[in-house]
Amino acid sequence: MKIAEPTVERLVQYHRLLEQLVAEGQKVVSSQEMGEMLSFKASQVRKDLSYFGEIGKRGVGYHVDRLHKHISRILASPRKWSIGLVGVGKLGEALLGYKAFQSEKFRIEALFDVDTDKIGKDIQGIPCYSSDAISEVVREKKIEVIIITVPGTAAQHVADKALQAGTVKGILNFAPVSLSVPGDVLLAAVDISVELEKLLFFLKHKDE
Amino acid sequence: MKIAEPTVERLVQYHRLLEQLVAEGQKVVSSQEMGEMLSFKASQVRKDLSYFGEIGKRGVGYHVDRLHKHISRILASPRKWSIGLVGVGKLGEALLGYKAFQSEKFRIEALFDVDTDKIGKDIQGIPCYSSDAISEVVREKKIEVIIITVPGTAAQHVADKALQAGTVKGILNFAPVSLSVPGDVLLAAVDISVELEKLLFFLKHKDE
DNA sequence: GTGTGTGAAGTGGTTCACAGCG
DNA sequence: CGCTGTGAACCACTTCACACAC
Repeated sequence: MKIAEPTVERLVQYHRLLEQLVAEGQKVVSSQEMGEMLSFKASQVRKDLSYFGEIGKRGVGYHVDRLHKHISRILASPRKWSIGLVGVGKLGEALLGYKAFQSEKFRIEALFDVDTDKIGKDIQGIPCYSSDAISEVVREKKIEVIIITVPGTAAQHVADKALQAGTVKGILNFAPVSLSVPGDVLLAAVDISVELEKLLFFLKHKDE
Repeated sequence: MKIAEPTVERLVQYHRLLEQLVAEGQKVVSSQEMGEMLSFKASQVRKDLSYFGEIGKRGVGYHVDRLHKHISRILASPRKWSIGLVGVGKLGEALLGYKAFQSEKFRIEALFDVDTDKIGKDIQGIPCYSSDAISEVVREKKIEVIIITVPGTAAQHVADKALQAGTVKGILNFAPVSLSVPGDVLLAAVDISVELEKLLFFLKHKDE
């Protein structure tokens, strides 16, 4: 079944919200309530949830615990993904320590950096290799996803080397450039400066 | 004139690309070329650029330098925005040091943290205040935008306190929660964990 | 001939409105 | 009755296709 990107984005948010509600002990929730908490229209919530079968109770709402489990199953991974992170600067380290980044769905198997002080060491329990060895290590460890947190100038090069290994299926790019990758590689970009620029642009436009 | 969000996003990317081309000394560029480099359709590029008047030359393409200046003007700020950053953890510090974050368009005027080791000090040249003083400092310094890089559990509280000052018009949220803010406050969210979850979800779906 | 600018057509996602079930 | 589930209407953005300027 085909499922649109914005829908997946919202599913992840429903899931996060439900985690909270479970913790708070709330038993039942309506599309109305969920919508208000996440700033979505109630009809949007219902449509999203209906894609995966009738899960709510008419006249009542959604059973929090049940819905939470349901969405967990939709988002579940068939297995643990193997991830490599390239660029152990401030941002890279921030990600490593990030709580929302501890997940059963993947494991960060290798770090890469150009800094000789870091190469050969373990950082937060994960071995750091030279960026020159990306292809080899990625291939050896069968890494399927790489996270790029290097400066923009190095990002394309890093991506190319990682893809050479032939095992990489997805890239999460934090560098402020748009990468070129083959069509069969999934690419997600988190572009912090673009986000800020957009915000400032619309602020300006509201002012006027 | 109304201009859509996806268009602004692309404009920022054209701008970045053109900076490169200017540096490389390229004189002329076609919608075709730009599209290839950024993975957009050429027609998309042309439509985006045409919103702001005829800027290209038919049969030739776009004059790189001229187009770069043109988009600079579109994205320009009327004045320097005053920004506060709440949460000087790894991510906050990463942002402070981030090169793509040095801009003429804004200045980070204040930092906030709960860590007493940081409060009262200057960090990367910017004074750090107690998170308890957000309302007061934001009001005093007339801060218009706040960047939130605190843990999810604290984010809504921080946002509420900043908004109390009455000067905040926009929020850039990095915490993995969806904030509730009044309708007249612009909200941009950079949700790293959602982005990764989405990537993994679509990886799974391609596998099957 | 070549590449832009743009109305018109197409696509995909959101919202409505109401039937249907608990 | 109340709230879900969902086809249909709507809306926004993208892509096409071609006239037009260089």
